[in-house]
Amino acid sequence: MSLLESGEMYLETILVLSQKKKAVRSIDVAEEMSFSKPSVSRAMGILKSGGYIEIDTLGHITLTDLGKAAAERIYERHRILSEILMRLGVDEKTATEDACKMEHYISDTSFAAIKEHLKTHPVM
Amino acid sequence: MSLLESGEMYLETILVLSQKKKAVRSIDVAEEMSFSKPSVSRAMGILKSGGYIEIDTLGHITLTDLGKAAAERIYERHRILSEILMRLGVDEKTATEDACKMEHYISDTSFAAIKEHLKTHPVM
DNA sequence: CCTGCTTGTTAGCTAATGCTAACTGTTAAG
DNA sequence: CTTAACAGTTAGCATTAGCTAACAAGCAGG
Repeated sequence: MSLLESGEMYLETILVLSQKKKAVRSIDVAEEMSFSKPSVSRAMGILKSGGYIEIDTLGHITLTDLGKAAAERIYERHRILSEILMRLGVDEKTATEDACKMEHYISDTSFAAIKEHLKTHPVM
Repeated sequence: MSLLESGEMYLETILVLSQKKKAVRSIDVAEEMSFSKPSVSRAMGILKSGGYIEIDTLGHITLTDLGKAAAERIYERHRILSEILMRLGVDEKTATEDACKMEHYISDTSFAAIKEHLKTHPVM
């Protein structure tokens, strides 16, 4: 199963929530993303069968190594993309929203180029 | 009707083809995008009913003012985004592919910031 | 005039991904 | 013990947007 935008968003949300809370449940994801419980329930089933997450008997969701790698990959894109947009003068809200969409579509090549630029040009 | 990614792609393709050919037909769009004839046929119906294109009795497709504005807006995004990626060292093929996706999702605000940066920094 | 190519359309399938309504199961309160 | 709240699941709907199969309409060749 290859991840589409929605799958990546769910994984990224689980990662971010797990940094803020002891345990992450479906309901937490639903609230965070403003999605319905059934939508999240189905998505968790798909992510689980794809080997991206595990869900224990208490409903606590944990990222597998595979899921964690995917989530961190997207989350890094999110941070770098919003940072470069903000450096260009874009307000934080807009930069975050745009990064949230673009993070799923930018190639490894382009992302690496942007990341390298940020590293070699601490201030643009 | 608000345009989604697919609608924007069709309009952009019609614009680009109309710069290369005397007349643009559905079949030309289908070949250019590697989509089936029925897919393009339905899309043209939707764009027509949305007031983005007109189709004459010969099947020749023309952009309305509304459609032309939308197509040029996206096409400009395409050019600017691929240009900035190439300036960062990304190869043309990858830059074009990435621009092709991101052009639909970037906000006016972020796009304006990137465009301004390119203008004020002729060489990065 | 028939045949066949080209173009376009109609009908209907599929997949992804959101939703609501309604059910289940567990836990907590009175 | 009964009731209510909370969490999760099941069933089924809608939309977007791709597809194939099959049909229709116009023009060109023999």
